[in-house]
Amino acid sequence: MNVRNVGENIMNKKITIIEIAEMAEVSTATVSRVINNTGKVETGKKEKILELIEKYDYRPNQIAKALQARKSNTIGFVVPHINSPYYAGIFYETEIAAKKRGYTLLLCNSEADKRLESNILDTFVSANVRAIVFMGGRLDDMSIDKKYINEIEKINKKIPIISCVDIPELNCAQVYQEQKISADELLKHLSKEGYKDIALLGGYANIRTTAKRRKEIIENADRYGISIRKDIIESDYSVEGGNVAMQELLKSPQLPEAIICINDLVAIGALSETYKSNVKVPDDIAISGYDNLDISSFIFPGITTIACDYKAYAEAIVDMIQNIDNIAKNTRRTVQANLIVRGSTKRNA
Amino acid sequence: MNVRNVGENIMNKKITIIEIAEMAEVSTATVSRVINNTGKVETGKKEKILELIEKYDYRPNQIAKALQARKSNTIGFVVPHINSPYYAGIFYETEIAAKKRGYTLLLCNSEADKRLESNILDTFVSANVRAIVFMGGRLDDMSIDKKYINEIEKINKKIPIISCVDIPELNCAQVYQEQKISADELLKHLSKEGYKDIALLGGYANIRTTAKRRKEIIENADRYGISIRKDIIESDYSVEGGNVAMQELLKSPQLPEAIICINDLVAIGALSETYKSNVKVPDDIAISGYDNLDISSFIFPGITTIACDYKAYAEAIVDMIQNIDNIAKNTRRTVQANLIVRGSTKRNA
DNA sequence: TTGAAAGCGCTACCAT
DNA sequence: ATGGTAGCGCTTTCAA
Repeated sequence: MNVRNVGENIMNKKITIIEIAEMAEVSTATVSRVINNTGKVETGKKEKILELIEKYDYRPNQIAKALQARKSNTIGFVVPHINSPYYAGIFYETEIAAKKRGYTLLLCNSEADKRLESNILDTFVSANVRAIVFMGGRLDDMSIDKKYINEIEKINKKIPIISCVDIPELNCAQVYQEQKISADELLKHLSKEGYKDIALLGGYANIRTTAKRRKEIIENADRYGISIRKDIIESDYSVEGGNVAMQELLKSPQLPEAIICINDLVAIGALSETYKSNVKVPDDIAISGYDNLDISSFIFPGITTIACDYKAYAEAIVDMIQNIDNIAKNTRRTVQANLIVRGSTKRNA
Repeated sequence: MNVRNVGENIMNKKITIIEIAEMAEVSTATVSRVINNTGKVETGKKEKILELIEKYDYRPNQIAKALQARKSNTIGFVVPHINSPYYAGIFYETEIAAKKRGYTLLLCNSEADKRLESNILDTFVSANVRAIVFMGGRLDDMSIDKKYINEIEKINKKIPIISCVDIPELNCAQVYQEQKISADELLKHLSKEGYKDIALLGGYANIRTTAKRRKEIIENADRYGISIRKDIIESDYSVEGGNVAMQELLKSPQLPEAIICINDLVAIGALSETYKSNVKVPDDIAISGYDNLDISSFIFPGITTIACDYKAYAEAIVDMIQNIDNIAKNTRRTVQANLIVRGSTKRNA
């Protein structure tokens, strides 16, 4: 039994501009003019139209509008997993910033799956989105080949793509975080606190973002009298990854004085292991992360982290979309990251 | 300088069904038939059309399709904050389940703001979404009035709304978690472990979901010889909320034997405070939460929790949308929650 | 200041 | 099996 279709009257049906026009005894053109504030309309008619719109709760059909305008106000957003707090943080701020400028966001999880990712891009092309924002996934993999680059660039010819990974060989708009200055800040801080023997923990070398973070740390450690251990215990980017990697590290004959984890989740996972093993943070070992998740400041001890400026990141993305038609195709924009020191690396906290 | 528009050729332009038809020397109707597999088409023509589609990377314009079909494959999803892991978890699974059935999801953060929330609903109505899934926000507030109910029900006449909060007086489809059985499980477990003096921590009484959780605990405690403290220290639903509430609780002349936190984030916040104060979990005090966030099983000790079955929840939502035209308007569906015991409440862990 | 009508890309109906 | 065409709801000329 179709309950929904029983007893519908005009109030329940979606009303169109035609009906408003008929009731106001004007043309649809006139109604369109008052809706969009384009062109003059006699006050009396205008009022009547506005009244009708109010009375019947009329909303212009954005689909029809998008069809005729040949462009929509929808932005496609791809992340591997929205339940990963870093991506959720970026998306959250982006949605808020975009909403202010009249955009609505489609969100898809690529699940780091190649085929899925392609399907999503197809979907976004079909949906005629205004732009596609692309985080993680294949993009973040060092091993992407010319074929993949071509696939992306081909789409980019039809629909602007914003990559949130720094890929020099990819010709599309890119927004990503600066790593050099913040790495310096972290090294300087750790050095000042007396941590000189440091290990890196978590992440995979073939992930661009990871490689970049590691590179900046390794290349600049010398200047602060810090030595970075050659062996990096790798792991995925989750708390569990941090657990596993830290269990491994704790087997070392000689613990490092500090560990720089690839992100806050891994840092939290590592921290948890120290509790199990009765290792004291930061006295026995200091721990730092990246991203500055909410939780990082509220657990004990707080996690020192290279913070992502989520708001600035989101603004940069939306701004780029806003101006996409007036900028060079390969425009790059970086967002500043900055160090936040907390108990996990402060001996006299 | 508009770089994007320089040197475009036919490969870069979005191609339409008309062009495919012309090149294949058939009518658009025929092309449409092969695209949608509706009606017979001569094999030769079919192949030629398919070739052309491949060659020019043609994708049907979903906007035009949606306009003519008078319905889209888009679902609107409203949450207060997608960077809250519980909502992110539900959304994540819903997007995956929905994608399998050809839906794409629009996601908006209501930021628990009344005006914003209304705007979002307007946006979704304008966007002609197939259904609107609604979590938290005003919906979850006890104090919603008849006016609000009317607003929602009015929209529900045009577009199916799925409420993820149990609201008896609201006439729309609803999907929410069962609380009774899982409360029983938790009480039974705590009782068996010897925790009889228990306090509730976090949340606000005027939030429906919170009130329901508390009610099921309070009403069933007796049966397990458990006494629930009358005073509930309230807080928001974050780790920080857990910090603040726990600091307050730790001032009590006599600590309870266990605390049931309103969610895992609050539980984690509470746990962190115990580290600061050198209170042992679970020996001095046991801690449990709700939701079963990923992190809850990987910190130390693991957090005992009443787990949300995210996948089942998502399936229920998408299933409801799929069948929305064939079910009664006020259809309710519940998702089973179940207890997961971890170190935070297990004395001999 | 206003309206008639073309057209956005697609599907579905009606002919053939 | 195939094509012509109306029409989805809207905006935007072009005339008046």
